[in-house]
Amino acid sequence: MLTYTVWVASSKDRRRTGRRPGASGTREAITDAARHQFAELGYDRATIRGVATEAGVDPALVVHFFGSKQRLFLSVMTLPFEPEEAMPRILAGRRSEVGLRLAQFAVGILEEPKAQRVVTGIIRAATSEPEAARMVRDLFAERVVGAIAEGLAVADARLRANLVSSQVIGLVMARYVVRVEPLASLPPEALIKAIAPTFQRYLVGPLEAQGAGAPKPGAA
Amino acid sequence: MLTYTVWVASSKDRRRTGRRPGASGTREAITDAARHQFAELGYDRATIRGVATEAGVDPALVVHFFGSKQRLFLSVMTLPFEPEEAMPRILAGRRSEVGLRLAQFAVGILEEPKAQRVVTGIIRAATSEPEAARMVRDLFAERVVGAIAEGLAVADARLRANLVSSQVIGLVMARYVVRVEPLASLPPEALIKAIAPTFQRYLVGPLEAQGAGAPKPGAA
DNA sequence: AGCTTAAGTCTACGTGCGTTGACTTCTTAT
DNA sequence: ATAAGAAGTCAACGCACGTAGACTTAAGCT
Repeated sequence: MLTYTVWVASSKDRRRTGRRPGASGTREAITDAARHQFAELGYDRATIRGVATEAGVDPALVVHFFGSKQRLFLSVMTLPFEPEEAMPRILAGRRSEVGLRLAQFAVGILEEPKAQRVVTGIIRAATSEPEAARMVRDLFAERVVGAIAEGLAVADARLRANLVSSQVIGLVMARYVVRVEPLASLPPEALIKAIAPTFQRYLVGPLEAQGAGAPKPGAA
Repeated sequence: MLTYTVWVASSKDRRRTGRRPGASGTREAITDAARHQFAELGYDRATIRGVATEAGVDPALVVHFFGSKQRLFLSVMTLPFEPEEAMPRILAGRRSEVGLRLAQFAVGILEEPKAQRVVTGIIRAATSEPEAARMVRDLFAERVVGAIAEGLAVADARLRANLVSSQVIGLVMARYVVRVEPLASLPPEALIKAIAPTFQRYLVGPLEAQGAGAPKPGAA
């Protein structure tokens, strides 16, 4: 028979220090709290003390587990997908719908709360912590660029990846950071339809055309 | 005859305190330094002390002039254009080229160093200082939305303004904050051509079409 | 049972920051 | 000539933060 020991803080309880009985799940609590704080407050304003409070824990424990604030950030902000695995899947298939598939993938990922916090946290942190900016640069410039170059056999793969990145970053900023309405509350399906053609042209459409985004038949 | 007194700091000079002789131009130096620091470092990491150092001035003088860090930010980050004046000019004219005109305007503004710092500073600050986020929300959601609704007589004016905003914000982030290549070094003309069709569709194109960004003839 | 290790708290150090108040020097208007 | 005010510096306060170290309690292995 398994027994669960529940830790209840009490003012009468003299033992406040030391290990808590049973499986505490504290590490996960810290992880969740950190993701929440980083996503909501940005890197600088999120504090170890704040994370500890939200997790119901002493600040020193956060350091004990993760070493430092920067290491905490890196440990907690791991992408919920692998670009090297996801991109080829998206780029394969009918070329005329690659933008739609990418839009579905991106918006879909961002609907998942944990993933949303990770992506928002990383992009937000990129504005203050250079290490995070490097992550974004690496992610959007290097990791997806290879996939695009290989998967689409298109010229200007780097630039195309940059353009897609800029729209994704802007979307996250507008929808989850600045929270501008009605975009912030737009249902996923509507959002997908709104941005899919943009991705489509950035990925496989003409980049120098002055026209109104109407590529030659068969080009997109 | 006008005489210019040049202040040269010297270790032999005993008078280090008090007003400096002549017109010092100190206030402008502080303004420039503040814009530079806010744009380069973001709101939180830009410090009054750092601004003062770059301006060659005591930190207390910055406070003396501007009152507080937040007031300094607001005083210094004034838009280099009036949306209420600029947007109608952009939206008027041939409807099929409204996206191009907007792209030319936006990219053109951002080529000017001072304007670039202001816009970058505001967007960057929006990720940490709620007051700055409010500025962005106001600017992109309210001020341009009226112009679009009136100037284009189109449905979903708010959403269209949001979408344009998201691409502008993402562009600034990718090009000036994260600095991802080759986008960061892309010549203005190429950038304009790359994003004009996106603006075009966001402004007057169909938003629900699943197609590849090829609107019905005459619609865009 | 006993020993090692992991989980957890407490206290406190040092740093950098925004901001304040007292003081000094120069400009300007009377 | 002089007084008022603007421009400018200096020193310091108080606060919040990241982090370190000593200590305590529970878990796990032999």
